[in-house]
Amino acid sequence: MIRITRQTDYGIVLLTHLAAHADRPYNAPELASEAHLPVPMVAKILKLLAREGLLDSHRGVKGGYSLARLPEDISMAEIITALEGPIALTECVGESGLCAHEPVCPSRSNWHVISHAVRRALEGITLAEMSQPLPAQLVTLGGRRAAATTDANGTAQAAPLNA
Amino acid sequence: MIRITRQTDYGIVLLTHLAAHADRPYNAPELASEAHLPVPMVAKILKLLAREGLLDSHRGVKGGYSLARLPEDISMAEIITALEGPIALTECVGESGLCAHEPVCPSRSNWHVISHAVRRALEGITLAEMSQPLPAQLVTLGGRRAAATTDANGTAQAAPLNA
DNA sequence: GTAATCGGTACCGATTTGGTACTGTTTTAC
DNA sequence: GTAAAACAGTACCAAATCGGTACCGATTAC
Repeated sequence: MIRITRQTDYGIVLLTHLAAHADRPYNAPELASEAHLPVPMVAKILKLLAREGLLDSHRGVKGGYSLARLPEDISMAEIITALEGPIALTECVGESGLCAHEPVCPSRSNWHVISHAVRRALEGITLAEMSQPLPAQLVTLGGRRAAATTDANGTAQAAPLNA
Repeated sequence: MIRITRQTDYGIVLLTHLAAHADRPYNAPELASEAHLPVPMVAKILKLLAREGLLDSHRGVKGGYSLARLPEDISMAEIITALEGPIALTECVGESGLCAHEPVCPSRSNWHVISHAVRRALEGITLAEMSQPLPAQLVTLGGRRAAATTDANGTAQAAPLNA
């Protein structure tokens, strides 16, 4: 599946929300409520993003988080790297000498090509693009679900999305 | 890390090996030995690849495996899809209605853009390219494949989106 | 008919992931 | 200057996933 972790998934949703409402500041509970995600998880992720420099944090009573840069200047690659570490599809792509098969593995070097291609693809998508409604023609699989429920208010639904 | 599983990693190594020695057939123990991978794991992966149609299998005493198609006609995307299922970075990209947040999630639809970008990048790399020693200049950070070699293959480029 | 090889499935331990809790530290408000 | 609100750090746990193994049946060469 080429998975990213749910943490990263959440993180991108949160950043997208922040980008779409850049005018106001957010603290963790507010963001969790509006994104319909569990509060502790949101807090955890926001801390990480702040430490990685993608968010500015402000302590104290009226504290909260805000984007450290313009959404146009934050790429998916950056976000994923911040939340999951360097973008590499396999373990042997990182440093050298870690893989016991290295002297033998015929395709080791070529993994760089793949990882690099993926990284490039992710660098080409900015947070600003993610927070826009939709490029329209790219949503190939039918635009189902236009009018959703009316309970778009707060009260942290959260609903763990296993199912 | 945007991880693929080790199983997929092994699978690609095995396919690469087969592509580089397409003249002769291989059975599981032979391949395991030459690739320096555990035999049971190799057997398991080869079974999977055969069922998915990437390998032809031959039972019986002199049985074994061989590539079902030419290495030039097998893309990384196909291999990864065979071993891990559809290429999608998150759970909500697949079918509809799976994600409880779907009516609310602001970036759900845009996930398609990301997954699609990654898929395109992987479709642009063939098994034949992986089994070549190394195009040398591709290892660096330059955009992949300036001209040279078997250019103009029909498939996609990396980073197809804007940017 | 026998041996070699693939095919399928079930199983287990270890790791990772998702999620929670608790204890600071900083800043605003009164 | 004290209290409350919010971020910061870390430790912890349960569940899912992953890597790996074992077993038995089906098929084919000789």
